[in-house]
Amino acid sequence: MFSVGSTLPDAPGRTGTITTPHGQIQTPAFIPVGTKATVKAVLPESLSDLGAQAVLANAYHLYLQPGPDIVDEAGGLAAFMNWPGPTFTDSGGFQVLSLGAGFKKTLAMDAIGVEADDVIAPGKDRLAHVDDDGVTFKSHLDGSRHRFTPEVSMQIQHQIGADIIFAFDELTTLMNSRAYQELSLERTQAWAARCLAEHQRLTIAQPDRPAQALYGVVQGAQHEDLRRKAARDLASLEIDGRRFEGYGLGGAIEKESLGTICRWVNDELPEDAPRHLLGIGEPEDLFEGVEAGCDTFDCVTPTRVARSSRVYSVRGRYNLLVAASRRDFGPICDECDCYTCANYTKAYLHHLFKANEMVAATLCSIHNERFFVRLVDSMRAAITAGEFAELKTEWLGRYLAGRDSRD
RNA sequence: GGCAGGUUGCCCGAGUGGCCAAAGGGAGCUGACUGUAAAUCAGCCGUCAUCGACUUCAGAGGUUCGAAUCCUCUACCUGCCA
Repeated sequence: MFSVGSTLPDAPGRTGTITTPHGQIQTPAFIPVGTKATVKAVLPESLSDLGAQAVLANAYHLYLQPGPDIVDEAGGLAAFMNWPGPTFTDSGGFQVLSLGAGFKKTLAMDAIGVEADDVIAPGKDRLAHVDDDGVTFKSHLDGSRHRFTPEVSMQIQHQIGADIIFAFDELTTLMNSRAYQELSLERTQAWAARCLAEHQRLTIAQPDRPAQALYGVVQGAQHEDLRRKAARDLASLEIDGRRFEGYGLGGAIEKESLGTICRWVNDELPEDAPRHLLGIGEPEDLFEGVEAGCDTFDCVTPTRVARSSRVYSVRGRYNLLVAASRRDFGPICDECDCYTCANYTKAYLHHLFKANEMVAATLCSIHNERFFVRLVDSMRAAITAGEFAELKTEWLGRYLAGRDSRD
């Protein structure tokens, strides 16, 4: 399902092609997040127009609402949401953290060094509780209890029917102790084997359904030995003749060590399998990830931030709501080729945000998604052209300088 | 012209003697957000300032140890009756 194209001369970065039943993905690629089978505020037609190659939805959210049976009856995720291209689903693993230890807290990416397993969210307040067999969730919608195990996650993701699905894993935070990281990783690895077995069982049991590819998820936090071992073990895992078809790199990762951690992991993973860096990231993180050999990326930032009037430009990110935009009749970014920048001014978008008009979120989400998709597309082109290092230096130089001067 | 009610910080609006620089909204300003409990959340929001000090509740005067709160007059607004 994956073929490598060009590679970087001095780093693991590469271009490639992922083939799915719903089409191909040219990598590296930025995959917009559509948690509940919609990229918030953006029509599928706009997503196509802005160059998105795939969408990533979430098994936990779709399980609670509308229910995987309904997605299944609709003909699967792609048909249900009217997105013709490839789709991914996350396993619900992220919610083990966001509704568990990270409950009501920011997922700090720079809080490393504090070793305290339980300081984050007190156990009694959490909506998710992990044990060795799985996770018990209290629905954030109605408080009802639900149980996810690796098998349940696979069953749900098979029903939802995305082209690429992820193994059910546990995320830790940067604040967890080494001891907890080890324990958690052991659990995640055991779950990976169970996911693979269940995935194989479901695939064989339902031969008429479109093939789905299962990615194993590498955890291990910031520890090199754990990361390498996790990657190695997943790469060698084979159950009933089945292996993972790709790999996800997961976990809360300290920004500064992102590239390093990706290299440890990708060093151990097979070259002919795609690697997805989960939940990353900002432009500077994407450069790190691509250079380190990751192929696909997803992140909520472009849409989440757009809804509160933050937009990206080649000279950094800024807030459209500040007074400076009130009488600025230029586009968000003068080098952008998106629909929004072609047709709308900052002053107009500023007005829409002030007036709390919905289309503001739509227009800015289109812009931000285009910005990220195009950025990673330009990295792909640069790898092919042998100009990645130049692009990184030049692009990031401008972006970071602009960002810093704004502060 | 008569009777009644009202005038609070940028706006709306609570507050009827000390716990009031004054609740709560809104607006404004800052900041955060990385496999989305997120069209969300946090902070600031009279002035100067480090605790703290100073000037405020239409205006002027008064009562009181103490007034946004009580009294008098003035100005303006609203309702009902002429």
